[in-house]
Amino acid sequence: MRSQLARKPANTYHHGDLRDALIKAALREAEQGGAEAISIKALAKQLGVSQPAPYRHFADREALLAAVTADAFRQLSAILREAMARPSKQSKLSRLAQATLEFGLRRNGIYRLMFASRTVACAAKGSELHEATRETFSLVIEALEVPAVGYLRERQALKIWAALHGVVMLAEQGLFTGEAAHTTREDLVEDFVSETKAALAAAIKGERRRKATGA
Amino acid sequence: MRSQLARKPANTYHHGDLRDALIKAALREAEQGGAEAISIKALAKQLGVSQPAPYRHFADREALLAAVTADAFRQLSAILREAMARPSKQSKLSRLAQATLEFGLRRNGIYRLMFASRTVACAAKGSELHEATRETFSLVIEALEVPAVGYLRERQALKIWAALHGVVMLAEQGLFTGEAAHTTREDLVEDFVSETKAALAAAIKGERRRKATGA
DNA sequence: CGCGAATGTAATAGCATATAACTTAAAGCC
DNA sequence: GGCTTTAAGTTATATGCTATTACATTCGCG
Repeated sequence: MRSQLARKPANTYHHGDLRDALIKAALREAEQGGAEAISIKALAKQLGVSQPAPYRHFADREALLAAVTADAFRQLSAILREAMARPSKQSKLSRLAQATLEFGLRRNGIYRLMFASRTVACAAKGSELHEATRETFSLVIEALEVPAVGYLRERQALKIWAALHGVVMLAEQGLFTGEAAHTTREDLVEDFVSETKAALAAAIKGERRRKATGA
Repeated sequence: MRSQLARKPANTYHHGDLRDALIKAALREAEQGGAEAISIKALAKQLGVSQPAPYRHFADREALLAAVTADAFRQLSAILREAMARPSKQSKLSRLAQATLEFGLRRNGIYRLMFASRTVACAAKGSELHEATRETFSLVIEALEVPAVGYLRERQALKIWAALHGVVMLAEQGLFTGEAAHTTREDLVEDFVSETKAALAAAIKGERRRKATGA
């Protein structure tokens, strides 16, 4: 088991850990150019193996993309977890939101792989990728910092998660650079965070009242 | 000038309106599979011309994609305009929002071309595509149905626009089909619409008060 | 009518995905 | 330890796409 990013030494026959090396290298390629920047042929060359070698580990390009995307989701989960754990004056939700925004902008190629491609939609229910996406989303729910209150929590999580991705998308489109430049992406995200908190608070209050007065 | 979708008759040399035919055909291809489904070679074959013929009208694939995307934005603009003009009990903003959602889901391949690719981000400032995107966004501002109130209007437009795209994205990822199935996409969109209206109303009220009391 | 510009074609180079048939070495078994 | 099985890698090749070059045809305009 050799280093993941390592090129295969010239005299050896087996790479040692080609599967993982492919994923890591692909992730690096996708950082800038997204899925389109991932070329099996180029990766093979980079890692010092023949072009068909990757097909021993992935049925086709789609399969590689799925594995790469799953890895990306796990990375995002780790980043979000770290952001939420970090001591701060800000709320967990705010930290998660800003971290997501930063990830979406700084690593936009990977971000598009994760949220703007068909790969996730095509992932089967029990697949590695599907699990990875659901785990990331569960962190959003966790960040709300409220106990289970019916389906309300999930709804708010969906809302803030959707809003965040919308902001990343528009930012990448350049919609914040025109006449709207005075509104920063961070401001918008913070707006959404506040609204989510307000909605949650209101809902919980309503819930309590309902319990106190009614049955 | 012949029909846009027409195949070139076998005996003729010139197609007649290849540029437009290419865009329309590409749009049809992209409807399902997004940008990846657009193949210059396949389009040429479909329209009965040689493979290099399209290059007379588009410098490269990117240029074709840009033209197709611009056309798609104009189509969306027309759809939104129509939705806003339609008499209804719902507000303009609500109709625009639901129409956007429907477009994003029903014609998802095209939608991804418009909002989830690098094409728009790479569009030069005066380009056809850039103009088309800005015009679409101006409809969002219009849908708010408030007079100019500083930058507030644009901010709210950005927010609802971002939120909408986030909902489409998550819906396409299948996030509404798991435990969150009881929250429909339409509900979420309506939530965002209400919040936008509330925020606008509050802001305008604040604005008035500021004018009345202060200078 | 004739000429130039626009548009289309044939031929070809280059790159990417993917498969088939063959080779090497690692792992397991008695 | 030698034998076999299998995982992992190689060479050769088919197919499909983008893009360019050089050549052919037609349109439109003076």
